[in-house]
Amino acid sequence: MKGFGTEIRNLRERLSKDSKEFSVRRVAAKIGVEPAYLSKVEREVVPPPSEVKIIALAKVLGADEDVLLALAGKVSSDLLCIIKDRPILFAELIRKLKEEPDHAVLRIVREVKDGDW
Amino acid sequence: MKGFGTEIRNLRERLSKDSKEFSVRRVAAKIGVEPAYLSKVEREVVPPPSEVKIIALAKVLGADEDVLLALAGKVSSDLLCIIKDRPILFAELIRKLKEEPDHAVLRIVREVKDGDW
DNA sequence: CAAAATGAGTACTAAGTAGTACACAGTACC
DNA sequence: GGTACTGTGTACTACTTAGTACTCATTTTG
Repeated sequence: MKGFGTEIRNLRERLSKDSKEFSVRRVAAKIGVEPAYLSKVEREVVPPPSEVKIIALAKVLGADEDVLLALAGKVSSDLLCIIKDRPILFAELIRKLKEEPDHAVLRIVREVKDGDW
Repeated sequence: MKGFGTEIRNLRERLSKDSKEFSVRRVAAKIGVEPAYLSKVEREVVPPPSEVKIIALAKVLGADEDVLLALAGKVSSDLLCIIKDRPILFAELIRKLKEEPDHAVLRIVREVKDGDW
């Protein structure tokens, strides 16, 4: 699997090619951390930052929050809250869907979206 | 909301009424912690223990793991792994199901179980 | 070439996590 | 009436999390 830091570095370097707004320093400032820290995060010298910083990074770099969080080994706290509200229900559902292929899960998503509940 | 410690204490005291196997000391030994620590956990003097100890507690006290974990503000790590494997898919599904009533979610669970995917 | 910006190295830290170890007073048993 | 078990108070600790602060050597740019 690709690391979180590597992904951030790739995203940032792509953007920095045609804008001076995406140096380590600028991005670090935008998300509210020290440049040296972001540098270390990108080189994976330190573990990924907190959820708040990861979400800020996703916004700045135009990436998907949930994907970046997953690369960092985390799950968005709003999802956790939803599960914690009804632990038995969601635990059973998620464990069942573990073995199902993407298209099957996607079908359910659509069903919920369009369905007349 | 009822706290995690209170729930543990209730479960344990109920069991200890007709068996000497459920004193703080005995249960603490069964799950591999010091009695003083379990006592503090039950009185909520300290935050809930780690996932491993909570699952051990659930087994010893005959409670649902996911419910106890939820009371402790946690979500089972096996569920987290499933979500992290396909973050976009599961994030969308779970957020959609947030607003749905229990019976709707249950219907989906049964559909997955019985359906010919 | 001088000034500014770039990424990176080192050292440190405050707060939280997950407990242990020991001691002690009250109660129950027989 | 001593032994043994009950729950609990106090003190301490190792590890992890999530960073800051300062420094420095190299580009890059005007």
